[in-house]
Amino acid sequence: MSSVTTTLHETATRMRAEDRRELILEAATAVFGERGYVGATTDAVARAAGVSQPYVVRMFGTKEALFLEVLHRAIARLMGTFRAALADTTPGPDGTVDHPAMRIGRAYADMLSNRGLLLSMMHAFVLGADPVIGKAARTCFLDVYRFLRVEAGFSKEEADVFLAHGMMMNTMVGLRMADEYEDGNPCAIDLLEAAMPHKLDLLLNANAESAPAS
Amino acid sequence: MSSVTTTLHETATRMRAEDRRELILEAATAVFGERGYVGATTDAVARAAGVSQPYVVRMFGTKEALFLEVLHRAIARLMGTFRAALADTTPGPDGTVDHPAMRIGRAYADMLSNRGLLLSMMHAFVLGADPVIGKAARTCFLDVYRFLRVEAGFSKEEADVFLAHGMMMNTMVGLRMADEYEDGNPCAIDLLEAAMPHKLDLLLNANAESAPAS
DNA sequence: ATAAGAAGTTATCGAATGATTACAAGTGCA
DNA sequence: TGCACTTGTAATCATTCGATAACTTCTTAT
Repeated sequence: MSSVTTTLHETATRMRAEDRRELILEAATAVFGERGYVGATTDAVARAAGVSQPYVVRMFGTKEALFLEVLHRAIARLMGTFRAALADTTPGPDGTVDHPAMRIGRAYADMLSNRGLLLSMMHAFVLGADPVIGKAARTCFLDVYRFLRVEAGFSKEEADVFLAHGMMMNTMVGLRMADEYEDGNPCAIDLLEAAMPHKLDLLLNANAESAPAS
Repeated sequence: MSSVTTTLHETATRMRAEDRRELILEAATAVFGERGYVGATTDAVARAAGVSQPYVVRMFGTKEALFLEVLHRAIARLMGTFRAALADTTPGPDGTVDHPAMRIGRAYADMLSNRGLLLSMMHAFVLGADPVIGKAARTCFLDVYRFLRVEAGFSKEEADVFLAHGMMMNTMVGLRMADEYEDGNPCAIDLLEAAMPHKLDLLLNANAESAPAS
């Protein structure tokens, strides 16, 4: 409470650009997931990452390029998790190994707590009309489908059912339906029990994540 | 090509406010569906409806109020279609009446060509973090779930499967995946055949719809 | 006819936002 | 040391967009 205006040193602690890049992408994933591509501002991303707005823009060129990188990283992490689950053939407590579809499904459910990652994807999936983002989103979705069919050996129907329930769970996350669950809305409780069997804890934990400031 | 600047009478033909309201809501549904809540501008809605931008704002108060009305009308039409399908017990050519789930599923697929309607809903479904829109979106989704469970008599699992595939089809529409299909992308063809059995024609027809100008 | 109200527009404003420029401060190497 | 490079910021600009105000034109009831 000094009478002199202490000139705060508001410069972020110096860091290697590569590391700073990761920080910003992490922050951008959360902000894009919460507000969507158009609704998210480069300033909100910058503040969430603890740097200045022009730095974000200069590092990625444009907001669009930043979003595309967020999207591609999200898909890469998703598929990385899937591949790990597919390769993980350690037997369970009963000595048997789960079916690949089961392992990948559980891996997906484990990602539900990463709200930004899933919702950045979802926001891209409804922007098909955008010439750049739409094209990228289609490619990403098809990459996932190809993985399921070719690498994981899913049948057409298995892939359809898997993706459909994935979209359903993403929608529950995007709607913040867990809020209604926690408010005791009986219909919401019923819905979430139906949509996310045995995965409710993960969805509820997602609510505990910090939301970026406006 | 006259040398004099012919002062065009750019005033929209006069209409009862109630009718104009319908026109604007119809246009807004298409624009919000294509660009999302934040990305859509009141000016784009106005031009799509053939009126001036201030008229749109004054008629609905705010852009947010306009979007909420678009959302509620979309849900109302959806449920109206469902109720009609549920009540329609006219036997098919083989003399039998389809199961309610089958009738409602077909009714939903028939709505796929109304891209704006479905995508306005989808955009709302990923805005759960918005205090106003998020709350409204959750309520709308729960209304549909309640309809399926209570009125249509779906079990928990039936409702889950129905909604999951609905979200999947909506995602295909939002991604404009039919574009890839028409480009002959074999993976996209495979995916769409899996996701929309016997409904591909409807999705492809949706592509023929006119897109609102920028 | 004409006043009153309904339907719609033009003009404009303030705030928000992505981007650019110029500058400052830290880091490492000869 | 000093010089080049990297990391970062402050200041600012041009657009865009939702909203408001003031005005015009059409319709209709008396």
